[in-house]
Amino acid sequence: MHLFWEHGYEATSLAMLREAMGLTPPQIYNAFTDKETLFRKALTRYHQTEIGFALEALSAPVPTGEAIRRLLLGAAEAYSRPGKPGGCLFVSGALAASPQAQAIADELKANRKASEAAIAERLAKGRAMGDLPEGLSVEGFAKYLAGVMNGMSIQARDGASVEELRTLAQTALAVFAIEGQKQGASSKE
Amino acid sequence: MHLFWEHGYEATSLAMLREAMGLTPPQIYNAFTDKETLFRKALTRYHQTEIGFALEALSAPVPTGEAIRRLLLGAAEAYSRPGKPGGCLFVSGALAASPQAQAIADELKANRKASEAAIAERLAKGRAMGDLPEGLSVEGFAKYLAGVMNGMSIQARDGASVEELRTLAQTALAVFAIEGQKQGASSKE
DNA sequence: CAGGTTTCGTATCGATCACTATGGATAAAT
DNA sequence: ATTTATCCATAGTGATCGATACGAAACCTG
Repeated sequence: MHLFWEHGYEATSLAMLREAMGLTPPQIYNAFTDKETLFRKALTRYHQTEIGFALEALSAPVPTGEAIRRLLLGAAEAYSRPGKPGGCLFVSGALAASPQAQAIADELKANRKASEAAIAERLAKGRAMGDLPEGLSVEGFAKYLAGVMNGMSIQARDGASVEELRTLAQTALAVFAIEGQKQGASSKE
Repeated sequence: MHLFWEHGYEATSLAMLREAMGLTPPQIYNAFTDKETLFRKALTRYHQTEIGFALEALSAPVPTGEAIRRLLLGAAEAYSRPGKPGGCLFVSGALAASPQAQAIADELKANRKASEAAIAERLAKGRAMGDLPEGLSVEGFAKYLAGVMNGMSIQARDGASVEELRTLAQTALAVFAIEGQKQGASSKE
């Protein structure tokens, strides 16, 4: 998982995986069928071990503002854990791919879309409960938040510290606080 | 350039480049020395033809708020041009790479850092001129803006339309407008 | 202890990678 | 017109990719 996370799907060779896992090639293929299946297993493990913060943040019984605060600050921490590759596997795994690896790229894209959809769902709940500022559209703000998280992932990959990511997250969150202060003001120019 | 932009450095094979350019392998190597040099030429061309908006936005004789507005809205348009790969080559070219392509990945990372530094420079000018809200730090806000642009690049790659990217950009810009409204309020929680 | 079976690591598979040597065709020069 | 020289596409280089065939060792059964 760390290798895929660090180098991406295609750039991670079986030789690297073999050495990291201490297995011989037939053992790998017996256990994981092929490279693509192995990557999907790593993706599942990534879900379970690295990004629980997102589901927790979005499902916690807290106001919407607190939920997205936990989401972004959780991302700041998760994307810069010591000893782990920076950023998010969904982004680093296969942002660009050869035609042969299109299926993997599409799968990661679907994961990113699902993350955005999960945010949108939480925002819609907030809208229904009345604690989403009027000036923010559910879809638009979800895309903004997902975009900020993706951006944080790249900043993390470029070496941003957890403090820098937290500052970035808090700057991004200011939009929420601000739109709440304004009454019905236009969010567009 | 389009191939590198779409598939990234490593996933773009010489066979693809050969077919796209209509050249034979020796012609390619006569003209560009090797794949790495060819990529650098494409990178230079990308600078010249695709992201002029950024330099224009940052060097225009306009208030800081207008400069970053042009920057983000220019990115929204540049990252979703019809007939072009979505997003930014700096991000898509080699976010993750094999050890052999580390030099290319580092070069693109340097480009991203340079973009952030250029934003920071413009913000510092704004601070000096007094039209950067007090609540925003030059470094922190530059990292936020660069992060948002990187995030927009990924959203564009995932198929976001120019309108969606513009909305995202305007949401991000709200931070600037808001921090300007507040007097000396803390930007952190 | 012998036989049959299963497991497992080495050595290698064809395909493709970035890259280049060579032979043939064309142009230039005498 | 004939020789010389220059270009340039085809064909192939070693290396590495993901994936596997085969021989040896181990193990359970009789």
